[in-house]
Amino acid sequence: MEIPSKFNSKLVESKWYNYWQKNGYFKSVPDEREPYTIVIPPPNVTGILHMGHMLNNSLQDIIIRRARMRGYNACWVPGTDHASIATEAKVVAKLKEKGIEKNSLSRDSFLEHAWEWTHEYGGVILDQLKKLGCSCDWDRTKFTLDPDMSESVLKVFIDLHNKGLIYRGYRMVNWDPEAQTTLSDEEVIYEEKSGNLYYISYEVEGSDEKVIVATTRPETLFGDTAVCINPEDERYKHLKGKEVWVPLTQRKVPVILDEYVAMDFGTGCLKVTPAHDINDKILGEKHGLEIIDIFNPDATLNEQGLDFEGLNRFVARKKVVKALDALGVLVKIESHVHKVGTSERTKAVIEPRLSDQWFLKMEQLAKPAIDAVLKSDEIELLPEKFKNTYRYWMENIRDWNISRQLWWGQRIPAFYYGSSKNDFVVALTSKEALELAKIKSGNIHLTLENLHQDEDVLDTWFSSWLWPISVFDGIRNPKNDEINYYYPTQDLVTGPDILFFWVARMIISGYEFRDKKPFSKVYLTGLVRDKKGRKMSKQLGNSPDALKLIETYGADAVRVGLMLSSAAGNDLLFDENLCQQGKNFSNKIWNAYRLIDSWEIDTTIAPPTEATEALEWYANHFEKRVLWIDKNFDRYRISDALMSLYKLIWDDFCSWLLELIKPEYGMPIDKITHDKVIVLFENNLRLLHPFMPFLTEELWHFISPRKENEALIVSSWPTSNIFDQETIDSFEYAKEVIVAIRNFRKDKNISLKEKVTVYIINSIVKLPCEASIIKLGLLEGLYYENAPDKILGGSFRVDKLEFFIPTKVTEDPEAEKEKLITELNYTKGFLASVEKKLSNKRFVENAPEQVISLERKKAADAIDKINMLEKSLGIH
RNA sequence: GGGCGCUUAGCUCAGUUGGUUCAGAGCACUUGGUUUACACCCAAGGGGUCAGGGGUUCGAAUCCCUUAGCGCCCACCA
Repeated sequence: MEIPSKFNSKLVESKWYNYWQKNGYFKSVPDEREPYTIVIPPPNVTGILHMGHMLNNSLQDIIIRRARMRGYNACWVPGTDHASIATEAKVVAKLKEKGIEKNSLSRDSFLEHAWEWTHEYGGVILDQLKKLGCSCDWDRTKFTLDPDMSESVLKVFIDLHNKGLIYRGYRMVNWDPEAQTTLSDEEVIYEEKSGNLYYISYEVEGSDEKVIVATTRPETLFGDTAVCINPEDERYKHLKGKEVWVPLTQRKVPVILDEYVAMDFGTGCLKVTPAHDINDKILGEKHGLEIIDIFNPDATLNEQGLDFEGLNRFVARKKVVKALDALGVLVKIESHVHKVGTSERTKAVIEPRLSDQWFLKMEQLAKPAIDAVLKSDEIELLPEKFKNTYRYWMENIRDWNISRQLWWGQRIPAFYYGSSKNDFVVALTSKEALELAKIKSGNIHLTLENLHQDEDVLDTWFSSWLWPISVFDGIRNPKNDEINYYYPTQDLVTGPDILFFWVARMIISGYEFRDKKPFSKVYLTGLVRDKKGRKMSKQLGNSPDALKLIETYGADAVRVGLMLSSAAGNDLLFDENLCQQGKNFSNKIWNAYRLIDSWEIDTTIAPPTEATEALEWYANHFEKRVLWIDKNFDRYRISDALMSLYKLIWDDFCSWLLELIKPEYGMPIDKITHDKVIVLFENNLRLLHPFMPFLTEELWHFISPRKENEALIVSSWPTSNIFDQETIDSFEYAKEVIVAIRNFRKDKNISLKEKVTVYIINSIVKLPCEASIIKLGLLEGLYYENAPDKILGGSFRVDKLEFFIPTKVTEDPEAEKEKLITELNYTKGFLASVEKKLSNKRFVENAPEQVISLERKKAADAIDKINMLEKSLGIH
């Protein structure tokens, strides 16, 4: 088959992807081989592919493809996440566009809409991953709301509840007024915002005195139930036991004393609003204060806000300030920068709010997960610096608020049967719940109608923390063959932003429900930023369209582009030029094969010496590089592995090997050389396949027709790793000589069409790889003798040898002499410093033998070189 | 406020327990090159007081202290 002159990525990509799928190469079933398992970090079901996914999934694909080639039973499990807040928000927004309010729908009909949306857009992202080349076992695709997955989640909830680890509590939680749900602490992002600090005076009951409080949230004064001062504060001590009037209201509140108040902040006088601030809540409990909730769920003021009822909190703030000013109690306004909690998903400002929520006790659960990462090293975090972050969070872990006031998700399996909020039972189905309720209540006449299931759903992460287990059905059927075979998995590749949300919790659940780690290594990628180092965002419009990149450059090129600069844990400054570099590399490999393919084979001729030299060198050099590449893979230094391969193919294979075996134009190649270079080229493709699956598979089949099971994707990773260092060194020296000759040519302006003669002066040592030097140096002849007297030319040195090339353009003898003297002086200085080191007793006593002998060799070499230089200068 | 990390060539980054010329790579750049695989190319080259200062050591990009700048994580000062 004639190979096209250009690599057409579009045609090739779909062709081979279909071929791999058709032949079931991505598929994994348990067998006698060792498993190598990766579970995908499930992307949001309604999400679309962005650069972060590309990076992440390219890495996973590279790892899993290499594992497959190394003979493991490679299994990469794909899937999507229902992402309750994000998806529900999208569905709500879409319904709103159609003029439908969520509140007007029943729970069931809302969920119908949500499922419709999911089916329409769900899985788009998985198809996009296919375009990238991801070799997931698609038959295993999971969705966190699949019935079996949900059942696993509920079972776990029930189990933890029965263990006494789940409790219901009236707590101050993070309320997202936009999504109208609570958030876990991890979902709150603190942003620095500039606001105001308002100074408001409160009248003291029964006196003319006024106290001034400072607050950032004047609108919450309707919820004030005390004013607090520090007991040590001389300014206010006399107010002990007094009361003050809250402006705009007809209420008096007590003055309380507590060390909590900082005397040096604001006025040293604090208004206490227990319903809307966590610290005030604590103060309130301590001092037995009343709690006045002034907000509706959407953070508008309720009837407690009096005239301001119905206004949202920010509008109310402005109006309250105005009213205070009108009353003459607004003393001053200072600008003030402080941190404000915002919702990770909706960006809304979080409102601390008291409500009934479900919590999971974490302290005990976290223990094995702490040990696994910090003590036993059963689980490795890469890069290691994340260990510290992990430790800090895990050792200060707080109870996890797992309930969300949403509909899209697993509904909490708690069923209420009585009027008290503690009259509930936890069960998988309402039928089971009824039986339990009868027992717990002692009322055998209870019916299903008397039961009411909790309205809340579980936090999405409460389902994804089971992912590595539940995708193999390890919760419902803990002894099934799949979970026993595939679990624990090998690697997890994800971003550090979900280290706590997801990674830590998976480790916790792994030990709790399987008594085993979920994975051995966690590769934490960096964030993909633009080339100016900014985060990619829709607002900035600096996020390239992932699919368009693939179309423009080809999937292989984009993968290479991403990998070239993505060390673990470091942010990646993405520049489209990297994809161009990847494409150039594709082009280079493509043309390398086109060259080999263009040669006519002649079985009657013998291989030329230089071809034999070059092939032997490359074969050895290759094996050495494989060792290095494997080492980098083992350390998860994927970009280093790729760079090493890039140079191996571009420089070593193309620029040296191919140039040396290339027959003269129009001439045929001998069969031995041809066959050998094909084998070497195939080995290159094996190494390259995980990085550039499409291009390599395409070339693999051009080389020769392959039978089934002979596709590159299921071929083997090179493993011989045997090489002869001397062969490599000899050729490396020859390369230096060739470079020196090329330099000489350029220096003297000698055209490449003009062959030159080389004399090796005063030497009896034979050059290694002579034929190669003659070919690439474009030599007419190579003589181990001094040039004939009086012939014009120039000289140069490589290591200890001196070379002479006759040329009409001669160097000024004085300049030549000058050069030699400079070099001589430098070498003498070098020798002196080495000798100084060697004569230092402490050095000789303390340094390892290896280092000392090296220094001795340096000295000896320097002496040789000095001798040579002095000879040339005629000193001896 | 607490903790962690970073600062090496114009850019992005390697540099593995201090010791192979260790001061590197890729890109970019400069110079020369095209009837002969690839200009998405070939050949060659120039770039750095390893952030500043101090210390330990026979020896420091590497270890310690310190200053400056940057980044990340955590935390309830209104």
